[in-house]
Amino acid sequence: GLTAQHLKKSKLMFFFTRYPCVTTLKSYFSDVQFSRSTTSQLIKWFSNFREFYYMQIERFAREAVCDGVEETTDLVVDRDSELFHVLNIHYNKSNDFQIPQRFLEVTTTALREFFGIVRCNNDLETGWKKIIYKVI
DNA sequence: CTATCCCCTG
DNA sequence: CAGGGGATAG
Repeated sequence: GLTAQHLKKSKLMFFFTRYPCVTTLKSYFSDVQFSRSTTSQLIKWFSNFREFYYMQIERFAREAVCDGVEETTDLVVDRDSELFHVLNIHYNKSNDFQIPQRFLEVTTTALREFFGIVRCNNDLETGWKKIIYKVI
């Protein structure tokens, strides 16, 4: 079965891939004997990771709109960002890992994507989030 | 019918 | 996070 160590490892893996395929998971967790159960559990973990991830990004995007941010390019997620802090606590609690720069770039892209749609009030159409998920 | 994803709950 | 429903792709 999967242990707490595997969960921790999964969270760090999330910094590199938001949508890992089964093949990637199996190669990354070579010490795990995969079964239908463990596989779906890992898939579920990443699904939950994404939900928290996008939920936080959406929250900050809405705050930016309320704060009257004009230029989309003014939105940048760096290591000093509040958004980064929230995500780091969630996926890297012990803070013993250096989050890859690529993750910051991806998150910045996602934040701008959410911002653009929310600002134009296009967030009423059903499935508007899926458009963003495809970008990332 | 199986695998995945999203969405909502607890 | 885990469960479960609804939707979708192969």
